[in-house]
Amino acid sequence: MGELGIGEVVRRSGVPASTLRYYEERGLIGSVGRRGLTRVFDQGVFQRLALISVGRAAGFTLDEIARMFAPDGRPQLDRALLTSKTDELDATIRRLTVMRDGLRHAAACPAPTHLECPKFRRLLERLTS
Amino acid sequence: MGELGIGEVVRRSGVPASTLRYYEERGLIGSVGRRGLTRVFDQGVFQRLALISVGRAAGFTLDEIARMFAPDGRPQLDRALLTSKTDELDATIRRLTVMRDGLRHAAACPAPTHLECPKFRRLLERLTS
DNA sequence: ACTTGACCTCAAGCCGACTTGAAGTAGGAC
DNA sequence: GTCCTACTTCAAGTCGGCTTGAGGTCAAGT
Repeated sequence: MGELGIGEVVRRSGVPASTLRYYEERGLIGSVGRRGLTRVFDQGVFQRLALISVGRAAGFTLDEIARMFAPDGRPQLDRALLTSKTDELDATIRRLTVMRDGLRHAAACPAPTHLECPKFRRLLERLTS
Repeated sequence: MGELGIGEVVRRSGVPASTLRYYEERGLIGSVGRRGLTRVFDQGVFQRLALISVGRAAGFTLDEIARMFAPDGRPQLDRALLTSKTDELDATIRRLTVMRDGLRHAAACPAPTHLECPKFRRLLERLTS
């Protein structure tokens, strides 16, 4: 069925083999096993890689991601961790949104330097507070 | 007026002195000058630090942040950079939002493991695509 | 005069996340 | 049987972003 060599995973995901090996070593992917020496992945690896990539973009460490999605964990603890991570993420999103608006404005604003623009300064204040 | 020693900046911002010195070395803060040996900052440093912190959370490198807010640059180029950064940021926000919703759902979902939950899988597909 | 405390410099170290390189193996094509 | 290609391991290197430590300066307090 959907069994894949590492090369195929590289081609389809764009993730380098060295990174895949590294992720396996860290316990993030690659549960299927070996055919002789060589690793065998299943289709699920692409989901996992997507999760990892987004998780990284969200500022989570590999350890945190591993803990979040490990199938071995105590689910109770996972849920709590998940909730707190969700809240963190929510805060991050809000701050990024403010930042994006600030940048968007700065790109269009006629003021000589951004720090002189009152609108920009107000956005900054929202960030500092 | 609002002149501050490094200790005061540390106390008010929570940013360690070593980091402040490092940021200065990298050209991100600290334009006011020295009183003898010791650095003198003005109130604006807090805005800058807020910008840096949010920028970092948005995944920008210190170099990129320095380039974005350097007062010395060609404004033309700055604006272009700003616009492209804004777009990047926008994409990041969208992905993080999907991720947040995924996590939120996962935290509440009764499915034994998250990957078995159809809702969660659909979110993942939105990420992979 | 001397200690204390806050500041300084500069070089080296550390952590996370990978990448690179050297050296080996396994299977198929010719 | 030997060459190619795709894989393997393991140790070391890299890069960004700081932190740590040793050793020095300077102003104020006692």
